[in-house]
Amino acid sequence: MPRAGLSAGRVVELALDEIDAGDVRAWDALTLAAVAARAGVAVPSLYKHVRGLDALRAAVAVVCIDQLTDTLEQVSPGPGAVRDLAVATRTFAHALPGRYGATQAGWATDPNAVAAHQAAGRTVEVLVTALTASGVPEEHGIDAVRAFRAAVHGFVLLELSGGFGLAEPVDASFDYLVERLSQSLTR
Amino acid sequence: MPRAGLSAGRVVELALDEIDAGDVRAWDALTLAAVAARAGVAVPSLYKHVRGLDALRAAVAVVCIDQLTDTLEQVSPGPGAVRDLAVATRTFAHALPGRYGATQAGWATDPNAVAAHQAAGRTVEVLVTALTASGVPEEHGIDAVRAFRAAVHGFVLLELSGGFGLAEPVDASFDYLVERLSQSLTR
DNA sequence: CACCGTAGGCTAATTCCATTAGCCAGGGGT
DNA sequence: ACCCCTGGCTAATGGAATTAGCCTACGGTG
Repeated sequence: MPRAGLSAGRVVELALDEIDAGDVRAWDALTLAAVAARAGVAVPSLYKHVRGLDALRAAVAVVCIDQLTDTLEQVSPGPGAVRDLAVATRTFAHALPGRYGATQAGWATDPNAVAAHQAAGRTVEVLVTALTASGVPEEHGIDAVRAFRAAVHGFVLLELSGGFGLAEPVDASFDYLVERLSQSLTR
Repeated sequence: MPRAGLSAGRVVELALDEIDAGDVRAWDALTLAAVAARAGVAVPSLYKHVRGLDALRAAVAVVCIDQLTDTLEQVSPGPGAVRDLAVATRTFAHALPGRYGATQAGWATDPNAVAAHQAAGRTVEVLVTALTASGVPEEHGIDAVRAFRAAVHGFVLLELSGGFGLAEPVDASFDYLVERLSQSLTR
């Protein structure tokens, strides 16, 4: 039997391919069986590289969170930064819905996902920096980040999971939200 | 073997008990095995009352969505309605996190969940009515509902799933968000 | 170049869940 | 008193995760 040449990193890559091939729900639907199939390997073989499904999830989440953070970090500070950050987030979610799902989902309460928590912490730092550099009062930094994440994440989630049943244009609604959010936060 | 005296409705009730016993994730973790255990019955017996797990989920979701809608319907219109609606939603989510999860989760894209969609439609109607009766310009009714749901749902979700890692008081952040949301929508 | 030990595959077995098929009896209606 | 349907059951199938234990490819060493 020729070796497949796997490695911990390669398994994570394959898992990323897998969730990239699906929609937001791909994250929850991620399965070792699917990853093993992509690797051309039997399922138990994966355990030589990864502790199990939860650990793989955590590793994948870290990659996705970092990628989103990097994207947000590119946004230049200034008056329009709130809008730009929101648009960047939504664009990321549209382009890579599976990865977006990974950035926000239930890993948060998983005890063994310390690295994911840290990665998410960096996201918050980047947002705090970007927002305070763009007119959000210092003393409301955390409140503003929470409001920003809640609003944008809530919108994107509802949008991607089909929660907006109506035919009304979604882009306009997003503009509406972001416009008000931007003005509210920068007062 | 004495009969257990089940019925479609009773099974749904037991499923509700089950998700009430857990946190937000209880909705996703809902299992026929758990419901059967509560009923004191073998798993396949449930199929005499329910088509399967998806159908049970849909039925449970309808109950939860209706309950939330009823709660929102109680809020009296007026200047503080946006805040009251937001607080009512969050209170519901805190009191019954499992049910709250049911009101928002992935049933939205499930094809056989027509009833759940309709129930969600009523929620939107109630919100549109409440918001427009409380100072939100008619022409932005849908936009405002979407913004409201996105912000509140996003906040509650992040809160319940542990997304707010920091020790900063969450209640204050919610006030911050709702205050701004209220002013933005009614301006 | 042969050898050898380990890392990286594999199969087998266990457990848990959903679902389907088909059996059997409780008990209400005639 | 009888019948039959409804609502239980057991058995079997199939997908997933995980663990145990085997076996070999292959890189480093004598």
